[in-house]
Amino acid sequence: MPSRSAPEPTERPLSQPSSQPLSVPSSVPLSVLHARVNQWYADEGRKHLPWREAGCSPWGVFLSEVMSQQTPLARVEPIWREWMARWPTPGDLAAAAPGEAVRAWGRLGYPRRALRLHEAATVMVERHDGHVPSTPEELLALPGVGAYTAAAVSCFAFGIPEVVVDTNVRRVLARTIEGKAFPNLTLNRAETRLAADSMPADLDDANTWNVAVMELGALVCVARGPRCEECPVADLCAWNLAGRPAYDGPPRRGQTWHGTDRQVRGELLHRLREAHAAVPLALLEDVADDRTQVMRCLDSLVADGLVEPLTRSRFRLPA
DNA sequence: TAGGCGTGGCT
DNA sequence: TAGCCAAGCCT
Repeated sequence: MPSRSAPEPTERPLSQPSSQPLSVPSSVPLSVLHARVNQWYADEGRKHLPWREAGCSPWGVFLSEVMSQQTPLARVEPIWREWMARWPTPGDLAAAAPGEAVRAWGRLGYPRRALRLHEAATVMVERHDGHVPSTPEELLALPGVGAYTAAAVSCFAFGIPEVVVDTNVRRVLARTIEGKAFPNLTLNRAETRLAADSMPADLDDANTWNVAVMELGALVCVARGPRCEECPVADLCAWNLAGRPAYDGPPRRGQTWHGTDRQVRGELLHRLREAHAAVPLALLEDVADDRTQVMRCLDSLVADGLVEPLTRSRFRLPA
């Protein structure tokens, strides 16, 4: 268990101020930025989302964060409601078969997340008395939980103002403070420190800021076609003031799809989800023309624990 | 650290 | 239309 007495300075800006100079230029009026963004959230934020309601459990918040990884919230909400009705606590999910989690995941994408949620629920039962842990260190130890999710759950479920850095936060800070259209390809230390130094010092303000700046990035400061005319901080945004210069960094990584293993894996899993009994290999082989690719993908699904081979020619979701 | 990993809406 | 993009994580 790592000690909390010697945290990385860049990760604990509120309790462990950095000795380095502030990474935010002194020309940026942070207090105005905080006040405007937080007020905008109070006025325009999507408060109807069920995991933002006051009575939502930490488990509900945890579920929402994992489901939202690389996934639009509109597609998350119906699945989240189904899961919360069926498995209202970590213990309920842990008691179910992992294959049922994969089936209930439906077409949310990245189905290994369903498996990891099931594993995380099991760890919560075994090590945390059936509860969602509250500290970033404990959360980070759970499968499927990285720096973003650990910070988000600590903040949104427990009111601990960790530095929450997701794609929305990165884009808003790149524009408002750095004057760039997009952040770097990968999150680095300097950018994490910028996010930390950008946070309000007040605890309540910091907690609101975390969700508010994310929401601003999701609704207004969007990747393509930003709605600067609706932005509460357009008049002090470095990128807007510079005339919104185009992105000039290294080429952004594209995601290929057609003909990839990802597509074949997705189709295989789709067929296995639809069937409620073991499926013969013969009914899976035609998901792609290349049989070698199909077998490779089936093998990888088995290796991932997403598919269980009953025999060499019959497959199902893991029991 | 770069690349693999689903799915579907939007421009 | 064909990419681009989305509350990232893991190896």
